[in-house]
Amino acid sequence: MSQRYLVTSALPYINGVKHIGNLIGSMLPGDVYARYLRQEGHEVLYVCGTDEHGTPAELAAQEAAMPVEEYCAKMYDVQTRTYDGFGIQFDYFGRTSSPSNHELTTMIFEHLYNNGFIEEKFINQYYSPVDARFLPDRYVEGTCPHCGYEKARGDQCDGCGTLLDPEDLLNPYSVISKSKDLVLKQTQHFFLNIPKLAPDVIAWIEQRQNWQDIVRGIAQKWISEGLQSRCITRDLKWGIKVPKRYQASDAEDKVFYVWFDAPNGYVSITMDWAIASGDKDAWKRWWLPDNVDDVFYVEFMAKDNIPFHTIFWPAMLLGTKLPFKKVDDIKGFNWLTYDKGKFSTSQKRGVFTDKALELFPADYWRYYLLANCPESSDSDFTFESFALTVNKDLADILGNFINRTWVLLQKYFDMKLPASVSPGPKELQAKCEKIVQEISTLLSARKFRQATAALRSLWVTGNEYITENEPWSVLKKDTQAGGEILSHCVHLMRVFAIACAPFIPHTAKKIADMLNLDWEDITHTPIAKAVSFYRLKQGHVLRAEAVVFAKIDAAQVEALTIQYDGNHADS
RNA sequence: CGCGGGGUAGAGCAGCUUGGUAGCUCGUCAGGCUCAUAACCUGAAGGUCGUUGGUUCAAAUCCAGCCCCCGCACCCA
Repeated sequence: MSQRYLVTSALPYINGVKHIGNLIGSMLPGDVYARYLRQEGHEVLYVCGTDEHGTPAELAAQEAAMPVEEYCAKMYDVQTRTYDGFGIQFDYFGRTSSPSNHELTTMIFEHLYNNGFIEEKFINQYYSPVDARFLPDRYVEGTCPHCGYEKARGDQCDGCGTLLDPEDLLNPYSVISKSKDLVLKQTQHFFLNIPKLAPDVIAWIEQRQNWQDIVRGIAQKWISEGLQSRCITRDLKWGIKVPKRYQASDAEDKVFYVWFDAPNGYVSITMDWAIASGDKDAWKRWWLPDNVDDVFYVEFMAKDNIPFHTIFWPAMLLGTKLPFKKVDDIKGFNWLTYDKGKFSTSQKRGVFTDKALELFPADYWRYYLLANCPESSDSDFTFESFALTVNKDLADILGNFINRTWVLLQKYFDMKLPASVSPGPKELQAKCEKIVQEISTLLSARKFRQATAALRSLWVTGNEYITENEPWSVLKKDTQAGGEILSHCVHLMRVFAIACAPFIPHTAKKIADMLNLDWEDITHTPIAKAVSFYRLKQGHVLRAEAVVFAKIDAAQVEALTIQYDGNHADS
């Protein structure tokens, strides 16, 4: 009856390199969770991918002076490489622009249409002959009728904050061509009839009593404010085309609004994974399982995405009347702020994922972000706290313990394990058992911040042990006794490698290499069962090269803080 | 009465669901050790848990009111 786990992270949008807040808000915790589950021996599928459609993608491509397809392909490569660099181990990292997503989204639309959940409405919209297209709200600017601000957008005036319709604007012009030659034309749009689906959605949410407060709260808020029909089409070229047979006229070029196709990506990316793995129907085991309880589905996302995953997407899936697997638990994250402010692409404020990897090893980021992840409230990134965490925890506690052990082994035992010692000292073993159990429990509950703190306390145990037992002085009198102490330290390192693996896999791998242990074995040992002191035999050859964490010094902190502050335009 | 999040030692946080000696990290002070990347280990000082009132034998934890802080233009999660 072993349950299998489906894990997804919110799909990162395509228009640029994501920042580290994005990473900790979805992909990194998803990865840690998926790695943990695999290590426990569960069957896991972890999928993610780029969300590629919509106006911002078109605008970004335009700015880069590239065709939008080409732009997306390029950014997809960049993002894929970056996540790979952080060790995010997706089973498949796909794209919402894939053929399978086109097919799936069209199919979902047709089911919704046939089941009576799609409405057609005719609305007035500006058409620009110069651009040869309809202009969505944000493509129109003009003078605000209320305050006279000249660059008011079609949906809202930045001058006075009033919500507007594009038709309200005086002297409207196209954002694309700046053309003032605009005509108001009637155009057809499709809407998802959410009020009609609401009873099912509400009933479904009622069954999810175990959701976090933030998740339930946001969902309840949308429900209590009243669910409205939502437009699912846009007049854009880039996107999944609405089948012609549903359109009022052949002349129109409509695509689905990005929010309508993006979440389907979770399913279509699984389809692409299935194709790549050679069994094209394998996706059904996850999304249309014989018994819905065979799959436990967890989504990771930042809080802004919660309405889409609690209301809109479930409404769509329910509306198809097909037995799609729906989410069991949602792990929502707050924001990571950057030095008390916001990350900003335009102001170049904050650390972005590509730069982050150039600056420091992936595990520095993974560890820091997990130890400080914005689980219960927003949390703040500064290079100062980053350096403090890395220096203290990774270098001084974990790195130092390893170094202390290794130096003595080298000096006295030529990198061969001095003794087979089993079992380990009772107290040490008991202490480790307790911590390792705690880490496991916390990870399974998806409490990353506390799990990371527990991991750290495991490392402290090592330094406690070595300090109390003083192998350096014992060795001067009794090589055998000193060798046994060091052997226990080596065994402890194996426990560390196993426990670290989901959090900081690169480091865990290095420790495994030092111990001359099989990585596969490490990553298939459940954390809670890591405390086994029997594995290594006397004479086992250890490798000399030690894991070294370079510290970040104060001058570097200062330089980085200034460089990424955004107030310095030359950064 | 716009929405959401938060107010717990100098700083950053946990604990609150399922009330019952207030816990962790950094910093500070003292000690130990000198194997180690001036690192490690131990101990101490430091909090009337924003505020007022209620429920209770008992409230950081439950309930009500109030106060303060943060985010909500583009970008962006």
